[in-house]
Amino acid sequence: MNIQEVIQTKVIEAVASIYNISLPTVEFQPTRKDFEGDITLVVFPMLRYVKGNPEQIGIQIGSYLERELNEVQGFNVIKGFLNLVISDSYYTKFFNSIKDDYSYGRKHEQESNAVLVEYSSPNTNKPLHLGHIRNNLLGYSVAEILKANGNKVYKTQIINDRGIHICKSMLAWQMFGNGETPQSTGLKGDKLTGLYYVKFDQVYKKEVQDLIASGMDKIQAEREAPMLLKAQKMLRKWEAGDSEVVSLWKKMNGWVYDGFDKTYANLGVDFDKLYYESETYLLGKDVIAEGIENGIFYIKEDGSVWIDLTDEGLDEKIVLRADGTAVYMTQDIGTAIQRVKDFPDIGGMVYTVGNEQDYHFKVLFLILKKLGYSWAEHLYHLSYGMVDLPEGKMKSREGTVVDADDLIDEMTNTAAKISQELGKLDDYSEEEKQKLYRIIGLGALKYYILKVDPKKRILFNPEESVDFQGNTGPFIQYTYARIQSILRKANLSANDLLNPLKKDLELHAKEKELIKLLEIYPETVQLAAENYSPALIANYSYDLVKEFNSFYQQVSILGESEEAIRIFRVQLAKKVGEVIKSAFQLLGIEVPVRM
RNA sequence: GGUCGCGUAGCUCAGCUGGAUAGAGCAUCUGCCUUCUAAGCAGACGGUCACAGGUUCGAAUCCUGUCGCGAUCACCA
Repeated sequence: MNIQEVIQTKVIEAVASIYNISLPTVEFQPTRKDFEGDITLVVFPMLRYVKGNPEQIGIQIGSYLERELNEVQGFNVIKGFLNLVISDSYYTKFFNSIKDDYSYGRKHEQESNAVLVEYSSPNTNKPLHLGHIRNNLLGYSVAEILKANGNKVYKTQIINDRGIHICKSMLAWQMFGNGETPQSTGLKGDKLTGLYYVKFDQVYKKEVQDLIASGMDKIQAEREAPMLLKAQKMLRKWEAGDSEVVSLWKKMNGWVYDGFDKTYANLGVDFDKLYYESETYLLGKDVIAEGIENGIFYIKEDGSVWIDLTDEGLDEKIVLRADGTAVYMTQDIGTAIQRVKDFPDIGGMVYTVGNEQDYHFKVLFLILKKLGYSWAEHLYHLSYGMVDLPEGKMKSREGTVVDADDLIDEMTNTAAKISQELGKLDDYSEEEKQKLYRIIGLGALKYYILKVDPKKRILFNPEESVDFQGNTGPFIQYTYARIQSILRKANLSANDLLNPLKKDLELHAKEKELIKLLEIYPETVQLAAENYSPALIANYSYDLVKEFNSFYQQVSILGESEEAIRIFRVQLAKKVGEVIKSAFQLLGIEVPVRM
């Protein structure tokens, strides 16, 4: 039971004994810095039950609490706010109870609550770009946060390895290449394939222009350009299982997978299970048939199958074409069901997909609910906004995308440049330095992207993102590194670190603030899990670090203070470091022992 | 046009289920490195929370409308 719950029960008891009224709930908030106190009870909401002057009610409850609870040392009432001063001994006791808990903030895994998190899900015709980075970081982080909150998590992606887009790259490679391979060119496989995708588009556009110049209207030209017709023909061959096309497809996809693997490894993300669209795109049709029998879907005159969602404020949506082939929705229905077959303990799923598909997922979730699946109640579309560049939108075909690998390199280089200017690492080996630059560069990138609310679009300013001052990843990493330095210098014995601190220690205001922040870490993790929000964790880390830095600057840790106080401060710093590390682990960000 | 999302300091963003005088960072300015790592700290400056109504003891937060930006409204994925 935390202090708030203790006080809550007492307040209810107080109101019962003074006014003979039973209160359902009590509202608290942290006391604002400008008033004296630690926890504030807001009296106003109680006025619905207890009639009277809020100030007087506050005073009466305050006196009751001060009398009845050791933890409440004093109080003051300002307007309708009852500010309670909590005793130092409560905080020291609390700190003792958490300081040796290395899994502080994490709940034990409960098998019954498995969640599947899908993220990344790239097309196999071009390299990953900045948009994928946001997707990957969000998905991975949410998976980690759910784990910390006690869920068993399966990370997955569906690889879109099939369709006209991959045929375009294949065709261009066949027509304009000279049998280039990643080995022969030294290019990453996904980069090489992407080059041909761009090549296709250039040639195609030229053809369309020529057709328009020769008098064809634009729409027809776009539909009948020879390159597109060839790509479509190739797709039909693929679907028919043509051995030559299939083996080219396997070869080029293989290159792309090798390239993706490197990018994923660089980003530090991974997956428990992969789904390939080429293996799942036929799923879902049998469910449609079932749904027709149950009256959930209906057949139009032309034979296509639809669902009517007008009652829910949406419109009608097709789920199967007249020729019996699947559409996007059919596949997604099918794969959702397949996943639950593969992992029977799944109770919910998270789809990390851009917000341009908000409507699609609204419809998908509704259909799955109508089909009667219990897990359909716990589906969440982790929707995120686009990543814009200052010059405007990114367009993959126009080559203005920020490539994922390039960006990681650039961040690493900037980290190296800044670190070298500071010159703190001169005794490190070159290998150690390189490792550290990556940790810092990636930390900057990840933190920059994760700290903003997913649903907002990000204006990605490369220059600003590599600024390591202020509310940034490196700032927090730096604080962690400094704490490690203190621990090295403190050189405390195992006993010193394990011994509980003296209960009658008088706390410095900064120490109290730090303990208060540590106290809310578990709630923050839970809140982040419930809201699928890495941003909450990021902002918490920043608050904690700011508070620590302020403490660090104003209070001497290793100085010539009394032994008990010194040991306590080192213990406190150690715990702050552990929580920073734990929070950053939820964001997928590494933390350096020195920088 | 219908639907959904966003609009908070010059810029980039916080602000949990409504609570006290709306918070950070960057930028600008002032202090602080013989002292545990100055990638830091302390402070100053900077706001009609897009606009207008409503709900109530109280609204950046909830409701309605208006404006602006974006997404979406394919038998594409």
